[in-house]
Amino acid sequence: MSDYLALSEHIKKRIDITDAEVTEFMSCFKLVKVRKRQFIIQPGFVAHHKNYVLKGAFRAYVVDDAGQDHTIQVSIEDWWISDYNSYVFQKPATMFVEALEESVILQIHYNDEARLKQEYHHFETFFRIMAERSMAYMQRRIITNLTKNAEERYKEFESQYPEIVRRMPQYALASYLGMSTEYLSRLRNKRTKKD
Amino acid sequence: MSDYLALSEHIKKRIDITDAEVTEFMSCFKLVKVRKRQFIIQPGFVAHHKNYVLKGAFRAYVVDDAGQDHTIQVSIEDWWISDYNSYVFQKPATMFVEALEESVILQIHYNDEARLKQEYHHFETFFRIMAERSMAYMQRRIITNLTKNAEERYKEFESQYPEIVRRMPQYALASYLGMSTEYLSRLRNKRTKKD
DNA sequence: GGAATTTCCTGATCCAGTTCATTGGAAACG
DNA sequence: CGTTTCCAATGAACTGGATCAGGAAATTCC
Repeated sequence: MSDYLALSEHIKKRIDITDAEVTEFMSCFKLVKVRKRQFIIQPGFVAHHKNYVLKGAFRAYVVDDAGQDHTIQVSIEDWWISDYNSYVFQKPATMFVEALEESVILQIHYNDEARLKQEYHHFETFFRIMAERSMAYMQRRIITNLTKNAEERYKEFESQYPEIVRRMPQYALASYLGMSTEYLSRLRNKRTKKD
Repeated sequence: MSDYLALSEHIKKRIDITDAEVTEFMSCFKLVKVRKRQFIIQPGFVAHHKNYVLKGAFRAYVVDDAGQDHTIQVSIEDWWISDYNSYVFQKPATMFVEALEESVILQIHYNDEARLKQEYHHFETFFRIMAERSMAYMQRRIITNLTKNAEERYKEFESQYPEIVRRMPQYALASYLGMSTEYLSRLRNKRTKKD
C-alpha cells in the first residue's frame, strides 16, 4: 500500500475527492516491475494501459521508414506515459515505450478508467485536467520545435528538466530534441569548454 | 437560432445528451462576426474564450525573436480555435489568432465552460473528449515534424486536408508546415510540372 | 577480471532547406 | 481610375545540422 502513496498524493493534489473515492481509484491500479530495456508498449499492439511511473524512467518513440528513432515523450517518477493515440482510440500502437532503467509502474486498464469516468464526475474531471495539460504541454513543444534551433532547444530543455537530462542516455535525448547524437555531443562539449 | 445548428449537431454527434442540456449548452455561446485580418486573440491578453468556427477560416501563430511567424493551428468550419495554453491556465496569450477570411464564430467564455463542466457530468465528458482528441492530434503533428522532411509534410497535409490547403494563403501554410514560403512554392511547382 | 557490447567523441564531407534579391500579378483602396 | 500593398515564383549563394567513418570510454555480462 505504501507503494501507492505517490499516486494517491498525485490525484489529491489535482482534485478534491473523498477518501472512498481515493480508495476506489487506487484499487484500479496494478503494480508492475519493468526491467531495463523492456518494452511496455509495442507497435501493432493496442495500448490497453495508461502508466504512472513510481520509480525509474521511460521513453516513447517511433521508428521511421529509414530506421531512425524519434523520441516523442520521456517520463520519470510522478509522470504518466503511454502511446496516447493508441490508448485513447484503442487502436494499434505506432510507438515503442521502453524502460531506460529498472522501473516500477502503476497501470490502469482502459476499461477501468472508462468506468471511473462514467461513474464518478470527479474522475471525469481529473482525466479531463490531465488531458488539457498534456495538450498544453504538446503545444508548447510544437512551438519550441518550430521556433528554436538545435542549440536553443537543448539549452531550454536542460534548464527546464535538468534531472531528465542527467538521467537519459544521450541518444534518447538527441532523438527527443530532434537532432543527431553527434550534433548534441558537439553542443554539450562546446558549452563545457566555455565554463 | 438556425445559426447555432452546426454547433448543436457537433455536440450531439460526440455525446449523448438531453434536449434540455443542448439548450443549456447553446445558451452559453455568443455569436461574433470577425473581419478578415482581425485578431480575436493577441499576445499579452488572456484568452477568455474558446471559439467554434461557424463560417470562415483562422490561424493561430506565434512570432519568434527574429520576427518570423510560425503557425500553430488552423481552423475552418466546424473546428475550434484558441490559444489553449492561455485559455486552460488563464494566463496571457503568446499567440495571435487571426481571421484569414470574413468569418463568424461562436464563443464560449472560460467561466461558462467551467460552470458547465462542474454542474453537468455530460459536459465534463464532452470537454474531456475534445481535449483528448486535440492531444492525439498534436502528438501526430509532433511525430510528423520529427520524422518527415519538408516535401513529405506538404504531401501528407495536402492529401489529408485538401480544402484547408486550397483556402489558406501560401505563407500561412508554409509557416504551419515549418518551411519557408520559397521552398513551399518550389515544392508545389515541382509537382504541377510533372502532372 | 576481461571480453563484448553500448555509448560517446571528433573530424571531414555533404545537402535540404534558408536567405537575399528581383520580378510580375492580383487584390485592396482612395 | 491609378496607386499601393500584398503575395507567389524563381535564381544564386549560403549554412545548420546530417552523415559517414574512426576510435575512445564506459557498461554489461559471464
